[in-house]
Amino acid sequence: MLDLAFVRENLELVKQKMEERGFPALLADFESLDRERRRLLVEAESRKARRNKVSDEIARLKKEKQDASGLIAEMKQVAREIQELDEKAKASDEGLRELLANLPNLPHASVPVGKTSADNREARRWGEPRKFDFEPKAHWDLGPALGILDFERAAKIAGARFAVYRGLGARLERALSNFMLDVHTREHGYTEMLPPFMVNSAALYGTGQLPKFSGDLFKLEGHDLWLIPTAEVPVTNLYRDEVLEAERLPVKYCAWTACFRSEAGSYGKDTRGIIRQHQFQKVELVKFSLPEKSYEELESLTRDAETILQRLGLPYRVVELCTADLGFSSAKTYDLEVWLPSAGEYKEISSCSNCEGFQARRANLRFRRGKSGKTEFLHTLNGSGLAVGRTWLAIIENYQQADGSVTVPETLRPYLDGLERIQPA
RNA sequence: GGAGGGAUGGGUGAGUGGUUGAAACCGGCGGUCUUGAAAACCGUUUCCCGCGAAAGUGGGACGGGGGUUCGAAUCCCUCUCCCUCCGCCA
Repeated sequence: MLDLAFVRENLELVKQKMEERGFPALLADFESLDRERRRLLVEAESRKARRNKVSDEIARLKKEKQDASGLIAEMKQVAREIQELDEKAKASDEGLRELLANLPNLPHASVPVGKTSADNREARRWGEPRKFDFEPKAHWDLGPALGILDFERAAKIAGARFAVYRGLGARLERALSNFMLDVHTREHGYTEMLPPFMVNSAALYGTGQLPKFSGDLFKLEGHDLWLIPTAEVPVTNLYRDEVLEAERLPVKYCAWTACFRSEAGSYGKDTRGIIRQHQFQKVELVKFSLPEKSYEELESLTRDAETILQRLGLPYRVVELCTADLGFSSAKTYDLEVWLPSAGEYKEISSCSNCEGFQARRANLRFRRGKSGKTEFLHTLNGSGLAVGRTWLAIIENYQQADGSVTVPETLRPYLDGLERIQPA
């Protein structure tokens, strides 16, 4: 959420930035709503001031055993007026809050202005896509042939967009998860967290999934509980309504969780394989930062995620998302895209964002400088480090051999009892 | 799932209709004393939203929401969370 006072004072700038993001009409009613809300507040509050004064007077009269019935009758009328004005003020306040809650974050000045993902800016590349002397297969062919991936039985027990990992397939998923967690906790200074995989709606509001994107989520019937679409939601909300000491910042957490996404509206997209699933596992990185340090932290978080791809020897590129491609809560995002031989292109495997104070205002995440300083909103960052399922398929495809077997990257062997190759069972 | 108890400021915890935004204690901050520190003593110490150029000023907040009343931390309803006991359970 943007700061109300900031929007009021910089309305034209905010309108322009929204236009750059592709949402030109969002602020049409802002001025009238804001003015109406303040007008009603002033009217209601002046009557409340009178009520407070007269109530004291009534108390005094009663104590002195004098008649107060005239004043009480007058106050009955005032109470009715207050109720009416309060209802109107509440309505316009809710209207304003709804408008603000549906407003995406402002892009950082360094974000390229663009209209589609084609306007994203490539920042750097790492590694060379391998030259195959045979026709590389897709993971949805390799996996079932190796007996490590089963789509048919997954469809039987759950439906489309689910997979069952079997034997070394399951083992590889676990090895990757452990490898990622080990690197981030041992080498990058993140503290491992294991949060709930379900959260309430307040948490989803805090990170910006609600109210706008409920359709992307799975909700539990009869409960105010939703399956998390990413560990960003539970972890970022850990300190909701708390005030942290500035010396504690940056706080760096990583968390392995399952993630659940409805993928409504993605029919016909990535239908084959495990690229787009209703459930996938991810190691997420979350940081709470001082505002003036958050862009440094974004760079280091992105490099922390890149480390995993480098250690696994997977070629990738880093893309700076343009204004039109930015997520709702993000002010700046780097996507990491891994090379997929079957697609012949780079495919998103991580998304690293600085949300600045956007989530902090929604979730009331604050910090204090020194002992007597005022509280300020901190900055939140998050990024995948990495999406485990997509890393799994990137390894299967990039390390495949002509005979359909898969070489295990050196780094991963200690996590698989020294296994060098995955072959048909 | 059943029965009961609870939620007050940074913390503990008083307060059961009218100067209670809130006692007291602890903590924090400032000061006195001291070579320094501790102790002791004195003072100070919540947040949000308006109006105002400012000084200042008004409103709101005692888990959330609603109600009763001229007036609610205090009475009623409802929701959430926590605790104890019983049942069930990995």
